[in-house]
Amino acid sequence: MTNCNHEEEHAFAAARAKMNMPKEEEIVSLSTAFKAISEPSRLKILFALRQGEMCVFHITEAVGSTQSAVSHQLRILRDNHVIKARRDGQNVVYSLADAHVMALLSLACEHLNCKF
Amino acid sequence: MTNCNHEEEHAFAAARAKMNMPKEEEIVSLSTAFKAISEPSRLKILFALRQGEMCVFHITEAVGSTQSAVSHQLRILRDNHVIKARRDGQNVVYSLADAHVMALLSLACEHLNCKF
DNA sequence: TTAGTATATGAATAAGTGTTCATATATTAC
DNA sequence: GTAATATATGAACACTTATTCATATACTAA
Repeated sequence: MTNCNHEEEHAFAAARAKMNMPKEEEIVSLSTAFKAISEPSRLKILFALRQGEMCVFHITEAVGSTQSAVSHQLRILRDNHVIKARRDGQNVVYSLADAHVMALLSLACEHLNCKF
Repeated sequence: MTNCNHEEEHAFAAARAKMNMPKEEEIVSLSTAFKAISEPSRLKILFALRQGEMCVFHITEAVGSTQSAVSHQLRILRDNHVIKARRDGQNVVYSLADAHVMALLSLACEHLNCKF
């Protein structure tokens, strides 16, 4: 037992929370999705792709990194359905997967009072 | 130079991307904010607090973890302004910082086609 | 086919981070 | 003051992960 001053309300909230808690598997999916966009190197790629689709070479240029590092990060973003790719000749052209992605970034910016 | 099939458009997009790229410091802020909500243990706490404010004891019960682990995670969420705390007697009562937090979770769920 | 360019990837190393354990602080009751 | 309860925190270990380097694959042109 506990000495919580709000035993009643908190215990009810805790019980509801337990009942409505997403399954471990769903929590992990959400976690994985957020982690995919949480890394500075990957955030830069997303902000770059906000300007339109781009091939790896130009993404690398836009974010100021190396081809290998960018390619590794693109893989992670792609695996998590944050971006999509299509091959066009020698190039692979990347773009944001859907509108949710930029909406998420916008919300986060709003929360931080940042202007992007 | 490059052999990109879309040299013109991509080069323009890359140039715009460079111009509009948030500063390193802003990217890091965003990254830190997303990382704060990216961990399964912390996501569970947020889903728990969706049911209403709770003290540490009940949060621990709701997420099924240990007092110490929860306290460490609460610290991270609090430092990142994802949740807020107020002391009430022996207890410290936590709640979501603002509506942005649940909006972010909802958007992410939507992106993943999950029902929470 | 060969040469050249674009992109991807495996392995290794280095940096970051979550949990546990022990302990410290804060508040209340006596 | 002491005891009991609630919460916080520092250190250590285990685990994850981003980058680098070397190399592999894919496509084009000749």
